[in-house]
Amino acid sequence: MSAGPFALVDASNFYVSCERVFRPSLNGIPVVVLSSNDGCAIARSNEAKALGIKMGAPWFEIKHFAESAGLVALSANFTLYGDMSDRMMSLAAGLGPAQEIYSIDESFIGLDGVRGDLTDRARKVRNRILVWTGIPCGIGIGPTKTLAKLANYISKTAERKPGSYPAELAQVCNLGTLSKEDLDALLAATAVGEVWGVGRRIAEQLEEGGIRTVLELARLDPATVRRRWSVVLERTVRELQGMSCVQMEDVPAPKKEIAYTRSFGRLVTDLEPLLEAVSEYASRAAEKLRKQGSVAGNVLVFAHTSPYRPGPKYHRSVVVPLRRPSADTAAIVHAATAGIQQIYQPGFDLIKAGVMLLDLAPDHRMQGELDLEDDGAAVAERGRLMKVMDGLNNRYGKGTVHVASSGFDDAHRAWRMRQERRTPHYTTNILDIPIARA
DNA sequence: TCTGGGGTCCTAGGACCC
DNA sequence: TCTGGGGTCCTAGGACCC
Repeated sequence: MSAGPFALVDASNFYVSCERVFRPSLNGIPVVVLSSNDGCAIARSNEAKALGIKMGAPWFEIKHFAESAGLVALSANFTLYGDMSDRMMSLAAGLGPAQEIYSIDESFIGLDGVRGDLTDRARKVRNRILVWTGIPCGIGIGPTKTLAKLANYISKTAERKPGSYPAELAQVCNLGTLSKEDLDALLAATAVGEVWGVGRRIAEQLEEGGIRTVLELARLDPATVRRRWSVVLERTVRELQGMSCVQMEDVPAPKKEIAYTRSFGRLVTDLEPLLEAVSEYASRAAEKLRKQGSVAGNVLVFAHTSPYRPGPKYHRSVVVPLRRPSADTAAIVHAATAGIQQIYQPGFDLIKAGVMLLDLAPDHRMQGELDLEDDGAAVAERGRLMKVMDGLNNRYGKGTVHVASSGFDDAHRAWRMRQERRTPHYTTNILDIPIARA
């Protein structure tokens, strides 16, 4: 187990930065990356933020900036971002002995036992990531994970908005080297809503109580916070006070649930396309399940109408238990389609459906293990089939082999998502590799 | 016309049991 | 008329994160 201090290495505008590596013409102009169906902005360049574009802003509301301000929008290219993430993470790991990959673009580094000037070391790592991958990051260092997160926020804000914080905190901010007075001044200059664990709701409640800055939150009595709010916020207050309560988790815990949910490219009303979509989602979820080496006990399937559109509302889900815990695509697809038929009602314009696998457990059944169940041989046979299927799809691309119930005719599969602005898979597909011309 | 997806944890309340 | 107390398990919903 690693005790503090901790660093948080977090890429700046990660998805946009990935796109810029391969299209330098995007530098210096406002860029957003859109969610699936090109629905809303999930990443923004600094120039886009300066236009006032908020996280999650629907594309149709910000589209006008394309004309007026040269805004460029791209469809999310998660294959590219995942690969760039791997490269960035392996370089960030050089900062200290322990690494917890917290999300696609950020990792905590345990700095316990690291000698020398941490700030200087972090600057070198930041530079290496920038030069070797092209991705700019901010690095925050502090005695607890919550303070490292806060330091990271300061490092990025100091760079993006000159004058907001002392300029020397830009890019790398080490709270551990500051005097008590300087640290308090920083906390007093930061809004309470920027703290890790304080969302919109709790920020509102705190502000109503006159707690507006991080410093004011840090000075609350933890026991009072626990009584009035929760153990979670109490822990956050203690962390702000410098007491480390959240440990590093170097080995990722297996997921407790696995989901595959999507909005449709077009509204779906009939059962037939709904069944196709649910079959496909269930297959994808089953693939993720096998990749983790787990089996599921229950399958949840849901569908709903758009919360934004007028008209009759529908929102239903059902949990279908599997006869025995399984990772077999056929069993999971069967449960999901049975469930959707059970809750389906005609006459609703559905916008989204999803499949969630619940009650996950490790798949202990080794290949060739003697299975005393009556149909043990059949189960083992299915396991081999799944391996072959995953192998083919890995090698020749997603969906090369799929269950018949998810449909064959792409023209009719209108429920599939739209993605009209996707860039090539520069780093993972040989056909998409950029070519430099002399 | 057009509004993402995938997770975790905590808590309150109900069902059930002794 | 009168109607305990405590524990566990499960679920739904809320809040948070990226």
